[in-house]
Amino acid sequence: MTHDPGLPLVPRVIDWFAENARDLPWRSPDRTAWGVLVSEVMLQQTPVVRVEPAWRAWMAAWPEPADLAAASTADVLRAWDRLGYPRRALRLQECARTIVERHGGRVPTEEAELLALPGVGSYTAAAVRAFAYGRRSVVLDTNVRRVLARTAAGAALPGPSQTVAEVRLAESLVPADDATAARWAAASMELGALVCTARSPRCDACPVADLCVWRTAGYPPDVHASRRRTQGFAGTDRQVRGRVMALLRSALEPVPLDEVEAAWPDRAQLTRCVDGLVTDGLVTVVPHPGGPDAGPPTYRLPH
DNA sequence: AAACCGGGGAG
DNA sequence: CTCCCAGGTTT
Repeated sequence: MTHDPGLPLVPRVIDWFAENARDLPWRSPDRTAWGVLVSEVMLQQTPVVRVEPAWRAWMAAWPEPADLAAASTADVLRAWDRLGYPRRALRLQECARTIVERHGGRVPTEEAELLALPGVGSYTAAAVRAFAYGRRSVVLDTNVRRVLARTAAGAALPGPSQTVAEVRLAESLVPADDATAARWAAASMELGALVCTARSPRCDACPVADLCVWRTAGYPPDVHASRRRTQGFAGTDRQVRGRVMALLRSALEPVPLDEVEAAWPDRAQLTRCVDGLVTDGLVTVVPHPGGPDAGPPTYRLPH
């Protein structure tokens, strides 16, 4: 390691980041605030490797908020492809429309303005301020939570939900000036993504291994392990919704009811899920041309 | 605080 | 097979 053992945690991680940052398109010098916002929404629960190609295609199609605001929702949902949680795509388009109507087509800079946008929560608002505008903010995502849990709190993993104490700890570490704070935000996230990983951390490559409380304590096990439960996916409504959306994304014409029903064996569950998709605005029902009594409807993505 | 919301790849 | 991923919204 080339780090200075005398340096505290924050500058060491920042120095490490200068040498080890991934070359991601939303970090390019010619990135826009809109591009950063799009990346942050896509990265909500979707890994970087799957976001990158979708982000490139998305930004080529809709380089500014006004472009996305004017797009067909069906095109938007197809471009979202299989990133998962397609309500995020809807919110991102609503977000673009809000930016056009309320902010003249420019991504706002104030935290309260960002938080008021659809699909933007505390993490995304802080991330946009830091990465798009270089402003000081407390960026606390799953990576930073894990880095702080280990290095400072001595825990194997952070708890299931974010606590006030964690936010305070994170706040206490953020450098005072804008540029360094923004660098720390990116650096701490990157350390969590590349070195201080959840499954098998690469402590041999960690610039702060010698001052990590978790490591010094001999890697005590995760105290939340017994309470942690996996979400499960097979057979859930989420899987059924995904099936239906995949079917409609690939369809060039509205899909007849019987073909939608063929996508899942449990009729009651399928009906519930399709109704939910309609309620969410992800699916549109096209009544039978002769009226509801003349025959079954067809289904398509919203225009 | 807990539930809900996708999908894929690593281990 | 389980776990995890640059979370947000709703109840």
